[in-house]
Amino acid sequence: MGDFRMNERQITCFLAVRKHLNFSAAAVELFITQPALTYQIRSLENELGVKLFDRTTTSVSLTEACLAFAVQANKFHQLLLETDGVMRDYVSARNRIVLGCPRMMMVHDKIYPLLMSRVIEAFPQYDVDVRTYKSSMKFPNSLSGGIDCVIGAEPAKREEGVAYYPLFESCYYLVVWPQSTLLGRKSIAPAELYGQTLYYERDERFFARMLRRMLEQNGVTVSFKEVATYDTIFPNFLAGKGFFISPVINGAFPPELYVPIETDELPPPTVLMCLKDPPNPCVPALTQIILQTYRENGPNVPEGPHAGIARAVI
Amino acid sequence: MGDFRMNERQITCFLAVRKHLNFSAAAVELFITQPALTYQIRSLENELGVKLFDRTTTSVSLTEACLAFAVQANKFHQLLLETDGVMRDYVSARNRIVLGCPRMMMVHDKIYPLLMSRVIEAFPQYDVDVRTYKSSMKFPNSLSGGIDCVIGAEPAKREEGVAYYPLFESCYYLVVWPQSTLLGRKSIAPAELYGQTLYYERDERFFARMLRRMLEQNGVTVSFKEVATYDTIFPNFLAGKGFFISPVINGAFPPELYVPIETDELPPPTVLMCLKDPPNPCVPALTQIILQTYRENGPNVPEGPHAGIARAVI
DNA sequence: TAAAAATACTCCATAGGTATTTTAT
DNA sequence: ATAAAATACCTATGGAGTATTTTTA
Repeated sequence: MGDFRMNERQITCFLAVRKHLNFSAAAVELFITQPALTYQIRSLENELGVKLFDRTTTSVSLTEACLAFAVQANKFHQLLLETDGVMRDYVSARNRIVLGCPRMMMVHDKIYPLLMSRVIEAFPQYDVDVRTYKSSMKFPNSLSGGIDCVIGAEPAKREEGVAYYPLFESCYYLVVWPQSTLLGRKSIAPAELYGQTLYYERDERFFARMLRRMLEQNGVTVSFKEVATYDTIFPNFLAGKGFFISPVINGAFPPELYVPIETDELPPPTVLMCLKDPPNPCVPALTQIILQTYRENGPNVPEGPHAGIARAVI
Repeated sequence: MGDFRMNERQITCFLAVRKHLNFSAAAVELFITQPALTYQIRSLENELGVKLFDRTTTSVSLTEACLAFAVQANKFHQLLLETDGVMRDYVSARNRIVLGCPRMMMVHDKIYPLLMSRVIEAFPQYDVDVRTYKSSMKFPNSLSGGIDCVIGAEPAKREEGVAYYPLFESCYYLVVWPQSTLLGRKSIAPAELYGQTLYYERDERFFARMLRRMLEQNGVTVSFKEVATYDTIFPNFLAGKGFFISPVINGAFPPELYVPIETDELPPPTVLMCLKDPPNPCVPALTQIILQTYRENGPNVPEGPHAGIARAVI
């Protein structure tokens, strides 16, 4: 039997479909695929026991029940926002700073340990925790749940009440192998990738999908392969059997191996996001430290003796 | 990063812990284990970014944040109830009857096809759908989500607004193999099970756990083994390597193989549950059909030509 | 020392992905 | 023919389980 009812995921999906009256368009907004969205709406309909949308394969329209449910869905949404607000007061009461960052940054970006050591040094009386996320998880509101600052790709739509500070531009980088003839090139045209294999780490699935769509639009067929970590296919890489892709020059490979792909559009830039009216009084100072550190170093600093790694929140 | 926030499962767990101030006791009420409950509370705390309970290994106390969150949790709970009420009107608008029953009944109880054919016959203009559930899923409010009638074990606490009609008493039955010396016995003492292997189907995990606890209290050590379906271990069964257990004499085995275990307490009786004020006008008639069918046959009727099987709701 | 929460791990069900099919315009 | 939803199937992760360890009163 249906387990629990009306979760945030279902509500978000419902509101998106209601807005677009089009599953595919709503799925794009939500950064999920159309079958996944269909699944969520179907499960919501089953749990409620009513049909919410009358849909043929070419059109979507609201049912009567949909109108009634929309009222409840909005109340639900409001309640979540209200709860965020209420709980925020208690979050700030703790001596704790929570940062959010892409998992890849923590693993590969050389600025990470430097950043951590500076933050820890600046707030000796605070616990500094880090929550990492996959690039594909655009869906949740990252600034809810007591996170003070988030580093990540700029969302398509900026939210009210959130401050955005640019950190660096991203790019579709191809990582070439040391003996490759592409080594030393200033840039690479999409057509040159025809028939190649492009590897990407699981956490960067979303980034890979953006590139894939881009290449498809240019009519370039490539084979994308997901790996758990880069190490997994190092042998293939060194044997010239494929390339890596990356949105940033990070510490996973020597910088000279990263070659930009000539694309019409760039991936969204990486920004620092925090609430304009944060409950935690540390946030302004924290923001300055992060901006300063990026200004001085860019995303990729030389390896140094920065041992201070903050605990990760499970 | 934490995915979605504040789902019904977490709220239910939170309210139970708040009530008992004791994880183990709350877990018993929720029909889950203590580690599972710890997991839910922890995940809720992480998503909110605050500690909700100050706990040592021997005591649990509320934090300030807990008090604030309880208000929100109750609002959430209210909203779910309200939504059930609102959506119920639209459920009844459809020409559809939805029954809930334990999965085991659908698979093994011989009354099932008879019941279905009678319901389908009585409401030719309606779609009749069935939702099955595992016996372990006591947790959700079964009558939410547009289910008109539910057949299942009577809950420890009756709910306001729900009508309960007894169908039959349950019992801890031991199913013995045809050559067993226990065959033909009127009943079996718990002590006689010492050292034996008892098999149960996955869907009846909850029932098995009740029996297990009961036997442990009597100081009888037995080995419980879960199987996907009875068929899986038919060879072992026939070879005398173990017994089955069942809360009801059903069609999985010849009736003469079922022998009651002498226990202090019986498992909860099976009842028919429906809303006292149901939105679906069919419910009173439906109730009568089900009660009548059980009155005439008990849970286990001889096999007959009842081919009418309702579609199961996925 | 006993009772209760936390941890380690295993495993299944859910939810999301890709590829494909169906259907209405 | 085309565009969009549904379906099939695969995989990964969350959440529940058992067994065990830690902690504190």
